[in-house]
Amino acid sequence: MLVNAIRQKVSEVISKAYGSEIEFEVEIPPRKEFGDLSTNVAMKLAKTLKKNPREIAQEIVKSLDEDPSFDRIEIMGPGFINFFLSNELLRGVVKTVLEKKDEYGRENVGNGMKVQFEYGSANPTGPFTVGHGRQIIIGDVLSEVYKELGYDVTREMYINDAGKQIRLLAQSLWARYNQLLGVEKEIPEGGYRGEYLVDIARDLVNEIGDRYKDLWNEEVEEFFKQTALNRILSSMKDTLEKIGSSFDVYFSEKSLIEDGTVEEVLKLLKNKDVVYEKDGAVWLKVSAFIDEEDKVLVRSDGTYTYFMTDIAYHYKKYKRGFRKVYDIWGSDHHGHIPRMKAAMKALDIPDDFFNVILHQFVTLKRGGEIVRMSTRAGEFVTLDELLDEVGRDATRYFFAMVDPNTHMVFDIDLAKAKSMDNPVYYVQYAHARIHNLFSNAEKKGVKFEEGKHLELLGNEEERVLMRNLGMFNTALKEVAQMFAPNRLTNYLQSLAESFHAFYTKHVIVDPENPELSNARLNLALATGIVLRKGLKLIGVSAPERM
RNA sequence: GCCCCCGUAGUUCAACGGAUAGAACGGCGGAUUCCUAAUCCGCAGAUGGAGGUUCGAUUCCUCCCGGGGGCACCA
Repeated sequence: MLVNAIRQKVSEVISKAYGSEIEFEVEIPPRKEFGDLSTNVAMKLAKTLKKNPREIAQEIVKSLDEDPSFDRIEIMGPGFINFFLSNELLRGVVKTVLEKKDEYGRENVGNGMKVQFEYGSANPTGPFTVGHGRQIIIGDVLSEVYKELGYDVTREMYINDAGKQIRLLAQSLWARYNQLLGVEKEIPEGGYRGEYLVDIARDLVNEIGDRYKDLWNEEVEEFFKQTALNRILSSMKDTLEKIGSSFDVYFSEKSLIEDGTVEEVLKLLKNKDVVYEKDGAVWLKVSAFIDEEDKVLVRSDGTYTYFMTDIAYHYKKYKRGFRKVYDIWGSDHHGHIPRMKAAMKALDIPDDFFNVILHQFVTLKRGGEIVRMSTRAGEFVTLDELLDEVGRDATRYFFAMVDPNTHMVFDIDLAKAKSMDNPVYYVQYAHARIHNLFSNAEKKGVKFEEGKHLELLGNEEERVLMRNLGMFNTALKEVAQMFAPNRLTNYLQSLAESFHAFYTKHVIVDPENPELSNARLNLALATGIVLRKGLKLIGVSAPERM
């Protein structure tokens, strides 16, 4: 709210003085001598106006000097305008937080726009990996933040339950089943070698005995497909529960084939004359739209490629009324983006509808060794195992705090051994301390009245804390704009830091000073509200005791 | 070979083109008769290399080096 206020005041001045609008930053300066907030607007204007930035700054400051929101405004360096906020303005932040409570930080920038985040989408051919975990957390945080910002958000997971890999899965399971019954069967080329299929096979032996021993036909294939899918999907849902994620929609790829969407879209593309047949397959003229090679939609054996069903899926999303969709993909799917865009163009779907947020891989380290992850090779650490070892809160926070575009290294030994030093505890501890202050106040007979005596707040630590409380909404907007959940953890970290500083330096509950105590408890309460809200957006608990 | 991403303290990460590049862990040294020391304070320690654009570059451009990923009738 502080940034909004300053931005507005400055914008008014420059539009009046220069009749121009310009993008500029309002941010926390690197040193406290530079004030509570500062802007680079004069330097930005200097370029377009071809004037000395310090001169421009002078003029802007002149117009704002009388404003009671500021104790003073200074110009520093090449033309930074540094604002020293009045206590009055800062106390207003506390008041607002206390009034709005859980709704503090909300702002309607989305105007109810219907958007979708699709993430966590996985082949149901094995358990979620640690990499999926990263994607799920990124998607969760972005979804929650977009909701706060007034978007109508749907969280959706696409289940790739069609296609060749499901058949391979069935064959792999069948091989494991037979191996347990003493029949030597090889896992097919490119099949799934993970231990989890042995577990499923073992259950199967108990349930159906040797009914399908050394027997393979269409019916058996269907049985093994269904069994494998059901079992794996249900354990994936267990993992989602464990990590604390739930989706609004689980969308089946197979359903697109069964309900005729794929055929409909194929016909549509044919009518638009952007497909052709070659070598017995049906191709999309990708090259007509972008500088890429044409791609197969229908294989010569009549089955659909992933590309085909994905086009149908996104066509359906469009028909479902989403104005924008954001697909969160691992960077290995990067090559899929241009041709999907081409397909959207071919279907006359607006350019800004289909958006992809890429995230880089997670490299695992265990015992100082890099662990390669591959579902097919069966060489991986599952998300489930990670959650058991590290815990939900730390896992979520850890993934949220790294920029999606960073190739992150997850050292399992380190995460386990040092779980007490995980940054999530730093934030949670601040929350627990706040809760404790109130039971302490009660114990010492210090009465608390909400919103009273705020005028007593104003020392350095209190001012920094109040200023930071006022930055919450700015942080949320950064998360949304940059698709960067780590902007939120960065914010919470600095908020917790300013609270710990305040707590360490000042006695908050002091029976000798009931009015000052009351004021400080109000500040603590407001801090607790924002911490709890921020942690909730990440899906991390805000403990009252640690 | 072509395309995308990344190289920041010993390690794991920050820094929407801004001011003296911030943390945490690890190392060294301090703080508790007082609300939770899962905290606080101090010391040492970094932008892979070479050019360029800019008032200003970790950030943008070019080249080089190193790592990851992609170039299927796989998903």
